[in-house]
Amino acid sequence: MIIRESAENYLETILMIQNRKGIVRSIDIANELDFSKPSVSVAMKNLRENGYIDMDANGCITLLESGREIAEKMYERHLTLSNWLITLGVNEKTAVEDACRIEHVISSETFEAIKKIAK
Amino acid sequence: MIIRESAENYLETILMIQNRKGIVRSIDIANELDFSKPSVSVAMKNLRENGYIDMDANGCITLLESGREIAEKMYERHLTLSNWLITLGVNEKTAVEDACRIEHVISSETFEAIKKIAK
DNA sequence: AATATATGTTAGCACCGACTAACTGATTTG
DNA sequence: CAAATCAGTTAGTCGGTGCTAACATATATT
Repeated sequence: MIIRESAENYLETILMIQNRKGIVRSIDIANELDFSKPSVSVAMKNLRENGYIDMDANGCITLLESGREIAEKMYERHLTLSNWLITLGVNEKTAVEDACRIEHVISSETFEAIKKIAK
Repeated sequence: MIIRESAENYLETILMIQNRKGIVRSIDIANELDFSKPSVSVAMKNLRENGYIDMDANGCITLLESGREIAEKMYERHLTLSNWLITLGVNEKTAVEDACRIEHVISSETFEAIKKIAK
């Protein structure tokens, strides 16, 4: 399974919800992303079958090593990019939305360069 | 027809080829983007039917007003972003590739903010 | 003139990633 | 306890955007 933007976003969202409320279920992800339950269910099935997440009998989701790596990478990008855009004067809501898209399409090289000037 | 990333990219490519060699045909776009002829043919049909481009009997493509606006917007973003990334030390090839993706996903507000610091 | 090459088109396909409809099973509530 | 609600799943659909196969034409080559 090749991790695409969509999967990166799901993994990042799992991490964010976990940080915020500890427990993550599919329904939380659906609410957070404003997606339907089946969309999330199918996405979780793929992530599960490919070893990125684990789901216990109650539907509680945890990140496995490979999933956590991607989630943390995206989360760091998200925070760095959105904070940086805010310091440039971009409206917070817009900054977050744009960071959410940029984070999935840039190379490591570009991210590191932005991270450096963002400090 | 809602203009999506794909259409933005085709329009921008038409402008770039026009600047470079004057005349633009579908085959030039296919070569430039490394897409198949049918993919470009269908995309041009959509752009034509929605008033973004014109095609004469010889297959020569010109941008109509609405198409030109989008093309120029994307082209400006492309130049600004790629040059800026290069000044940050990003390898030229990577900078161009990343600019190519970022340009389609950011808001005007974010672009203007980056443009300002890029100077 | 016959063939080859270049360009464009149509038709049909595949994948991604969302969606709704409809179902199951567990838990809560009146 | 019966009914409602909540969470998850499966099956099937749809739009976007690329692809190949096959064909139509026009132009160039031999």
